Amino acid sequence: MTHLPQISEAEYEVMKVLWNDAPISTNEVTDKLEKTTSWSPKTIHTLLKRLVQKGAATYRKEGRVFVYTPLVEKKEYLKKENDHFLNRFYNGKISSMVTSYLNSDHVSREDLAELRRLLLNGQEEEH
Amino acid sequence: MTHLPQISEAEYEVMKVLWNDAPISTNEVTDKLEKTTSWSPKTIHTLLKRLVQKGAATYRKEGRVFVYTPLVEKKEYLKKENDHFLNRFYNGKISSMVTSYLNSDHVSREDLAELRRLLLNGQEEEH
DNA sequence: ATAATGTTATTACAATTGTAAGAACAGGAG
DNA sequence: CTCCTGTTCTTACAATTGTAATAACATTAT
Repeated sequence: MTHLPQISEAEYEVMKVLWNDAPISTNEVTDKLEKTTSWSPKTIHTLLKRLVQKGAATYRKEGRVFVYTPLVEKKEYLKKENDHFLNRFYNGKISSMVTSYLNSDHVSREDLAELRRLLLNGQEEEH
Repeated sequence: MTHLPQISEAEYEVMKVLWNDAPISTNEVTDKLEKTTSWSPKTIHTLLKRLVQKGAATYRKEGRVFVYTPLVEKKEYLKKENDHFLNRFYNGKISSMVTSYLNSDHVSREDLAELRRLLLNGQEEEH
């Protein structure tokens, strides 16, 4: 919490499973991830272990198997990544970033509409 | 262009200088970067060389020194990073991403205002 | 021509990451 | 009680990255 660990891209996929379904056993984790990735169970074990080493997750013995729980909160970690991305590429300016997305990316019409709704609601709440 | 090279974080800082001031000599690059980073010139040389190896930049001999020019376009590279970030953390949904920023981050009032202006203008242009 | 100096090229080295294989161990089957 | 099998632990190994140091080469000053 004081200092969020560095979570790699592959590790993050594992964290997503933990955030969704913790406490969750090794095998359940590998089952879930084998549906969405092409990783060997061995690989997933390694990732789980590294996450524990880094302090991003913890486990307890439940009978004969391990059951994992995340230690860092998704929200907190996302904030960190958000900050990092924004500073790295857009000098911390959200409007620059959004402009970039609007220009370069094909934003779906619905997504754009939702974005607008979002911002207008925020505005109303403000006064 | 066909396949954008992978540019690391440190390398990206160098690219920013190239994008701004190319064609630019080794020494000018190091001068600029020594103002904003704590890197040794040697380190910067390594980064320049790696960028050339990766095909992200090129150089020509100009008298006795090298003069660098970027090969990948900033816009194109940003698009790549944008896509990647959005997919990695927000399933490709911009509105999710912006929500996350609005919730977790302290967006400055001005920045928020600018964001709104941006989106509303877009709307008007649409019909 | 030679030495000093500035530039570029080669080499280094540890940490992190992706991607596992193989070893060890513990609990259930026989 | 012993062996098989599933689970966890240890080890591996190459690519990328951050961070340079040292060697080689070329130009300029003496």
